[in-house]
Amino acid sequence: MSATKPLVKDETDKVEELSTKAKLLTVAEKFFAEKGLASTSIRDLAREAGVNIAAVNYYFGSKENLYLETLRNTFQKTAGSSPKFNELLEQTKAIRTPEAAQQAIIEYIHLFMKILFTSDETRRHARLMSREMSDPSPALNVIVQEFILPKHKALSDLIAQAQPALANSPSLSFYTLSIVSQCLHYHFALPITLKLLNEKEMSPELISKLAKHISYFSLEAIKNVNL
Amino acid sequence: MSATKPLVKDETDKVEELSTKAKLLTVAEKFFAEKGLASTSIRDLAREAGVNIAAVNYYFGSKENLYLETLRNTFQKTAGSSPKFNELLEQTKAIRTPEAAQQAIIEYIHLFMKILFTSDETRRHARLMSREMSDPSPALNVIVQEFILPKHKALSDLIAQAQPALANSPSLSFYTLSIVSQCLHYHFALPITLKLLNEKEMSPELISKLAKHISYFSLEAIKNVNL
DNA sequence: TGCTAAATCAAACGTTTGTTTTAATTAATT
DNA sequence: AATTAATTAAAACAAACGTTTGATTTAGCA
Repeated sequence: MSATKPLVKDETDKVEELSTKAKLLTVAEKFFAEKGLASTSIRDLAREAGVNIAAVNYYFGSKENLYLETLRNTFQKTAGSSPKFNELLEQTKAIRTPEAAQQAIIEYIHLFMKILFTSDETRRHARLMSREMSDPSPALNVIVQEFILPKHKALSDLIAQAQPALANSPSLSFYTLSIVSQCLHYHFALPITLKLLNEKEMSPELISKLAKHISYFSLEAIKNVNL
Repeated sequence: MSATKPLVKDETDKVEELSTKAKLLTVAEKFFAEKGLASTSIRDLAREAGVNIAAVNYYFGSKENLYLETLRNTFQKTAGSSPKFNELLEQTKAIRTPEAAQQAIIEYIHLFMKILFTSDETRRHARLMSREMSDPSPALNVIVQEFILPKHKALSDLIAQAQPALANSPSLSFYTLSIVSQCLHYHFALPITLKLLNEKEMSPELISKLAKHISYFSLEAIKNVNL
């Protein structure tokens, strides 16, 4: 009745040529990210996608299931994309000196911030995730296991290499979260932080400035650790 | 037709003795915090509060207006409560040495973390705010101006006293946000961070441990600043 | 007590919601 | 070309939604 039939093919910008299922997933990603699950109606989705209302239940069984499949689809899409990030994670394994690890952390933070704010797609992706954090759905477990945990582990490795005293320390995750939280906060609380900083948008210059601050702040904190 | 009539009196635990309007505000705070505006129905509110469905429109004009009044009410309630926090903010003005300022920052962080997680009321309060951040309503501006800005300013003053090089620096807000973000992240992303830390709840011990880490991490970062 | 305005109530309003049904159409298979 | 399966389309479904109505009760005041 649903699932595991065609799978969404390569997404072009020509929305008209996508399959009905792919159209729905594309539009659903946008709507769910912007307005959330409860505030998005199937009729809105169908109208925007240019498909019949019944298509949602035909292909996905229910609105809730469409939401879950949208999350799955979005996350595995982003896992495949952002090649620079995957590169960086690969390079982590080859790092030998604390200085190189520090440099990698700086790049990690800058890349993370750019991903969070630069492209529409990654911004939607992050927005879907922050909604999951507020109102967890059954998909959250999968997301944590497959998506967040690996990256948390990667950054933790970098930190442990930059500050060997933290390797095998139970406090290591605290340090990782301290860095990640600073980046994510500007995404979660974007309207407020912009007001506090007297800025009106997340310009590339502001992103760089923030990334540099977070890097400096965090690397200084790591120099003398508290175990 | 609405507003500015009785005002919510002292909230006792005896819900039966509250006025209809106060009952609605009390229940609305709980529901809006837990499920959000869109997923909360007027019928649920009325049933839980033990009042008639028409009471919402009678006293507040609309569901949206009830939401706005709930936010207003909740925030000004919390402004009056948490006396320790207000005390701390008062003491800030009397601080003279960087060492005393550092100590005050440690207390600020610990108090902030306790407020975020300890009592049900402040937890709801924080939850309402994080929902506002994701989906801003007309109330967000008021909240920022009246609640967030003063506290942001207070912590900024503390930081500037702990590290005089940051006084009058345009980077000061970055440092303030770095501290606040670490605290708030554990609230925004609670389910995920608990998983990452292999904890199953925010126990008082864990709160203390996290507060100490954030304090140490941040004070180390402030020692050598990047202007 | 009698009167008036505020407060509460049950009931129904017209929409919108997610979902289902049934028929028409397209694509695939023999 | 004929038949079957997959897809799309229009329409209707019951349930839930926010809101309104009009009658009834309660409370304050003359």
